[in-house]
Amino acid sequence: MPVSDKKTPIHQVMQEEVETGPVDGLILEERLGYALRRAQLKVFKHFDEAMREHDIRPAQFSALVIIEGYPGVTQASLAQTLAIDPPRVVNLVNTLESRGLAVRVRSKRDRRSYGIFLTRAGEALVVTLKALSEQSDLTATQGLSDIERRQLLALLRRVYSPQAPEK
Amino acid sequence: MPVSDKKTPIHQVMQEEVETGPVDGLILEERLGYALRRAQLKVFKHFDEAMREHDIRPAQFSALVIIEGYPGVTQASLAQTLAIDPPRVVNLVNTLESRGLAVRVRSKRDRRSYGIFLTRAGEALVVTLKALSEQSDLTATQGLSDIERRQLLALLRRVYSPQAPEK
DNA sequence: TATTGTTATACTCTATAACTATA
DNA sequence: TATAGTTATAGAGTATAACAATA
Repeated sequence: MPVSDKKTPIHQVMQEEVETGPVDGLILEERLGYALRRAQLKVFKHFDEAMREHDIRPAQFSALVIIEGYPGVTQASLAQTLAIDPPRVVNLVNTLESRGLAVRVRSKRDRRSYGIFLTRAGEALVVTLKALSEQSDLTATQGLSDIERRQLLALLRRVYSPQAPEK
Repeated sequence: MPVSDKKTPIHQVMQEEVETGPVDGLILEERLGYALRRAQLKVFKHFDEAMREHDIRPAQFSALVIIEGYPGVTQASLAQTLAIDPPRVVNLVNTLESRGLAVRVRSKRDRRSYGIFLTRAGEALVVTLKALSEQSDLTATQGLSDIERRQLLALLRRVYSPQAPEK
């Protein structure tokens, strides 16, 4: 594609003169989206390693923890808490159910909805997974002190739920 | 809360008794991956809105900013900085080139590689986009003070590049 | 009429292997 | 042989519309 060459045809500019090495001190690092993505990539990489043995994906882990904390939670509520759409929850719960970690129980009150419960196997697994993920977070952020790690968590919380108390 | 108590088959437990409302105070909120994902979802949503008019995706924006800062950057270097794989860079640059925002210039030194440069249109656009994204970050984090916003950015940087100076 | 869960579908993002052309 | 870029492909993740059963 011919460059718009109002004055200096870009083709003639620097060819030999440019140093193209590792890039830092970038303006991009001032952008929140970039920083969040890079940090998440790292934290998720550690998480994946920690969960590999149990073949658990991030969304599956989150679902297990929520179900543990709120036995009988509905799929709609699960979708809201995970910030995913109902169709994904169906797949998610299908997987957990087929692996014997959770069960759907039809609600007597509202027979359209299900309550989701952990099985014994699910309860046992989630205990293990929580410990693993906690350790994974620590190793992923070993450059931070405990205080800094809590600061980071608090700031992130205030980004995604603005009215949350600082705690 | 009548959680499965050692003996009772989970199916028989609570059916009517469970309150399934909005969920907070969750253990999940202590997990870095969850917090990062939620924060990123929010920041990216604002970013998407800000860029909608220009039909620019996050990776495209990042690429434009990098090319602006490092004219003649190679695709391999771009891949490394964006933390994406070389095949994605091909598509990325194809899009930018077809939209007249950037051009590939074959390197004389190493004729396997290209230097990527912004066109005039690309240079003009990236100035606009940087201002928009800066504003987008501010509105996405309006619950934070300037100091807190910089703290967050600094902490994130130290997560994804552990040896970086605190600045 | 509205809501819960479901199916189907498509689109983006991401990862991998294999190819080409240069070095 | 090694590297830069490319092609092809497949798998996640995500979003949307439309449907069935129930309220």
